[in-house]
Amino acid sequence: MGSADKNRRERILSSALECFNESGVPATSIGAICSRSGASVGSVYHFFGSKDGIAAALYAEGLNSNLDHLERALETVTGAEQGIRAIVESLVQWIAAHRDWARFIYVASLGWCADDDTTAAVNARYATVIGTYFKPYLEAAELRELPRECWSSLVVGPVHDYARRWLSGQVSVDITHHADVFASAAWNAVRRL
Amino acid sequence: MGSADKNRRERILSSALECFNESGVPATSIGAICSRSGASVGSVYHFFGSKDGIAAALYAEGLNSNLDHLERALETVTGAEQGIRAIVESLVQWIAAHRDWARFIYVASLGWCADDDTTAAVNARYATVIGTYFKPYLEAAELRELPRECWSSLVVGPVHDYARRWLSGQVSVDITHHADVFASAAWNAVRRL
DNA sequence: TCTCGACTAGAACATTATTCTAGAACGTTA
DNA sequence: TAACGTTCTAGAATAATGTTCTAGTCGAGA
Repeated sequence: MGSADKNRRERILSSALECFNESGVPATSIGAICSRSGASVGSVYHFFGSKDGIAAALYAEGLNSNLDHLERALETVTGAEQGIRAIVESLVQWIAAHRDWARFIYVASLGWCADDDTTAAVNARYATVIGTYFKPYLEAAELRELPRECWSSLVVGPVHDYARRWLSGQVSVDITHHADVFASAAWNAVRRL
Repeated sequence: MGSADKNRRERILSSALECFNESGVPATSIGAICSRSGASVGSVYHFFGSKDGIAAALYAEGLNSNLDHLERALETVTGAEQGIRAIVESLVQWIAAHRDWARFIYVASLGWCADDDTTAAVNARYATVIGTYFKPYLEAAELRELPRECWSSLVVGPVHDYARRWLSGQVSVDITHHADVFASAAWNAVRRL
């Protein structure tokens, strides 16, 4: 068969993403993914091994895309405040630029994508990227003394929360309209007074 | 059969909660819930109609329990700052006092419990309870002018985020240790400067 | 005792995730 | 070119499991 198919694997992933967002993961059947993507059951299982495998791939690739975006954003700034603002704003931008992907990650995937090695790896990468950037500012005491583990919740928690509500339709105002509100609040929450 | 059974319905709910938290919703079969609860397939379907029905019931009852707790907490305080702190602290308390329930709501249920009427009703109740309490303080301009829809994300977003990480094992420090950090941050985020 | 509704049980059924077997496409090497 | 192995595709066969159905049991009230 093959032919103009860019890549069967990518086709399956994007079709699955559409299905998952339309009906939720449990309600989309392998058959639905096959007919939308034009792939056969065999191909799907060849690439992903299971339905959860498709969801896990979407999840992991999404987080990595998100983190790539953050990494690039941090390269363009310096200073504690600029760093915090870059974290929040790049997150908002990524969410708005990849709504379907974000909707899947924030709304549809939880409870599905078990915290496997891939997830752990991404989390570790987040910690490294952010830790490296902020180390000097922490040492220079430009940031408030807070329990380590609260930090990320204070900075990105509100964005995560708003994104979840926005992407699931509970709130209608585009998240990008509030980028500055969230960035300012984040800086305000962690800066030394 | 019946006998010392307190209530078959409650048994099914609590067994399902255990199963869902151990293996995730998709991976727990009706059969597993039956054997753990001692109920038959017929009983399960008599009470809940479907597997999603069980999850939806757990979700809705959890949110309502949470909201009851909040409502009681708000009755004991006055003032804008005390109100904000009560929201955050009662949420933290509820999460810590009902870890399994909270774990299900935060980690396992999303993407499963479609936003049905019940969820909408609970959200409306939240809005009413909080709106009623804060109306006078908003009018008295004790609170910062912020977009309406950002409000709740700024106040409880960090707690939600931390709860999700804590309940899924990504972070080990008990959320109650940080109740004050989150309460102070919330007040700091919305108070007039 | 009779009746009716709430509840229970488990077999039968339908759907759907997954496995299996066979073969096509395609690069690699002789 | 021809042989060969790997990757990929296809769809039927299988297995697992969510859901429905029928036949009851139990308990309260007339």
